[in-house]
Amino acid sequence: MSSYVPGFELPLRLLLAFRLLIDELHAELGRQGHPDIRPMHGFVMQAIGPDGTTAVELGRTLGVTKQAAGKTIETLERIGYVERTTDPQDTRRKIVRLTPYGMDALDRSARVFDTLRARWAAELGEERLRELESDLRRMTPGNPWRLDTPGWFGNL
Amino acid sequence: MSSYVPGFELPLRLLLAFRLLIDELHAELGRQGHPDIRPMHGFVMQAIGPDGTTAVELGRTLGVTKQAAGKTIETLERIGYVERTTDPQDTRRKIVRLTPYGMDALDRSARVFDTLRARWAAELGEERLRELESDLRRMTPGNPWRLDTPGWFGNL
DNA sequence: CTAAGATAGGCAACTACGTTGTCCATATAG
DNA sequence: CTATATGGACAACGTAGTTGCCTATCTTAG
Repeated sequence: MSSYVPGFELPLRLLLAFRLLIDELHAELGRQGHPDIRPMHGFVMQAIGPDGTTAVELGRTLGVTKQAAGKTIETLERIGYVERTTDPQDTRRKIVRLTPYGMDALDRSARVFDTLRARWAAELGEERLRELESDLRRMTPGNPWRLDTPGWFGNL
Repeated sequence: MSSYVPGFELPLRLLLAFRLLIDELHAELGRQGHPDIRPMHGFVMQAIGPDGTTAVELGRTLGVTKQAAGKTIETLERIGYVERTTDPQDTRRKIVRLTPYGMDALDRSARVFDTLRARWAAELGEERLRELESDLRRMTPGNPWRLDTPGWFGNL
């Protein structure tokens, strides 16, 4: 007879593991010249992508209102991670693009995440980690960028 | 040679899986007579426990300031999940206790989480799920209630 | 026994990140 | 050329945090 595992532990551990990875990422990014970046900003910059986007489009991608997306863009612009230019083809649109500083943050994030994953693989073994990832993928189908929440992480 | 798995997928899937479980929990709680409860409230009520606590103590347990804990308690009191009484031994202290309605929410949450875990076990197999839980436990040691963030879920 | 310090709680002002609602400017279609 | 759709911005608000400060009460030292 296998022992009972309470169901509430799973969501708690999932959140704890997420927070752990994100906290380690941002501690490392802080050391690498990006002290002001916030966890959300990384997700937003990923969603902006190399070709740029607009507030409305970004909102749709992330599942928030265009106003919320606009405010986040404003913040990112203020701290130097993105810049806005008016689309010459449609002067209503303002195209948001990553600055070189923003690209740097994104590149470094990807490298740090790879390092953290390698640390997990060293602790659990590559095979077990792949099973873990595969199981999570199975339970959470679809595009990982569309967090679809709304309130990407917070406002629970 | 095994194929490359990008490190950024792991945190994303962890968050997605967490959100999925929490969203399903609250959809079900809504159906069971608790439409106004918010995800955070469940965590806070768990932290309050059957014997009650105080704002300062609750703040320490959850890793937030006493003011933040106080505000949350205020909200929970307003919607009928907790009640406050002054400690006769120390009239500075106000003891926060779950109401029967609050206990009901907590009981139902536990049952729903068990059901959701059973659904995962049916999909992945009990053994794989136990491995997943064990791996997460290994990577996130310590008391799961101490989220230690600060900003329990949000404010990333 | 009183003065000094520690602790509990509350208030105010602020930040971050979301929401609705409203409005204007510009594109596009009939 | 007018009607409609779209992109962006502004205001007001809600929720969940923060810091700083203040008062009341309990505890401890002289």
